[in-house]
Amino acid sequence: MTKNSKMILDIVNSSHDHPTADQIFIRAKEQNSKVVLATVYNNLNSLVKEGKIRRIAVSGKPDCYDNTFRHDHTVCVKCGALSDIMIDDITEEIKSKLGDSFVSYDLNVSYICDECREK
Amino acid sequence: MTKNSKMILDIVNSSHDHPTADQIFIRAKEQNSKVVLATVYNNLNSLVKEGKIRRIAVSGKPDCYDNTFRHDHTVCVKCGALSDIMIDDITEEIKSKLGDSFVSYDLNVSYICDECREK
DNA sequence: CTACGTGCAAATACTTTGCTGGATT
DNA sequence: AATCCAGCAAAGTATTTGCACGTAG
Repeated sequence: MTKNSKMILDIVNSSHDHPTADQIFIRAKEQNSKVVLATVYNNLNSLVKEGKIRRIAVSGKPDCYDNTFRHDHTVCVKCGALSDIMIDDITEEIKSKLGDSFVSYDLNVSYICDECREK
Repeated sequence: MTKNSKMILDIVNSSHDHPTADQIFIRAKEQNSKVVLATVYNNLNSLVKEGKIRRIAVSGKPDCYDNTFRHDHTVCVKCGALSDIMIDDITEEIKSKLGDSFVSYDLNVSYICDECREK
């Protein structure tokens, strides 16, 4: 585990706002003026592959990164804001359909956030 | 509803392989030699906005499009293959947490498909 | 005759890759 | 000395946008 890799893992784990690669890059530069965006991408890819962080795909936005604590996400259909939500774990139900080949699941809920709803 | 828009909707609804914009473009050209990729993208965006089709975001792959029949998806973590799966509808549970602002949800299950598992 | 969809080309956004040099073991 | 990571620049892929024209209401 290299210095950059550890730094990026820490940034993801200590950020609660689902940062994109670019935002992680900016935060990394505050700590290490030399890191470059490609390195951030490379490390994020490794960390995802190792299962140390989670990648969230939202169409129309760059990928976001998150810790691996079990939880789900909401996406506002108007402004794209991403938040956490906790829905009961459905791993067992999925496993009963898929068997051992199951790896994980992602649940993204579309909704209209409070700010957008006011309008 | 224009001719292109109708054609693209038909392609999505009659395809059961979750085509990307590019694949839809190729199929569209088989029917209408003049359509252009940007028009396909524009129409897909409109159709998604109108709720007539569904967009599936999978990180590392281009967005895929699907009909709006309620079902969920599996993604092979090795080869990226996308398939359908039917998990019990959890709309009610989500609504009980989110209330009326709920719009829809997407459930993507990561697993290892049979072909990749052999290796 | 007005509005809107389309073709086209170019621009933008996001992400990956190849190469080289340096750090770490 | 060998390996692997990082910096850098460039390429690659996906998607959007601006403009001008044509068609349909």
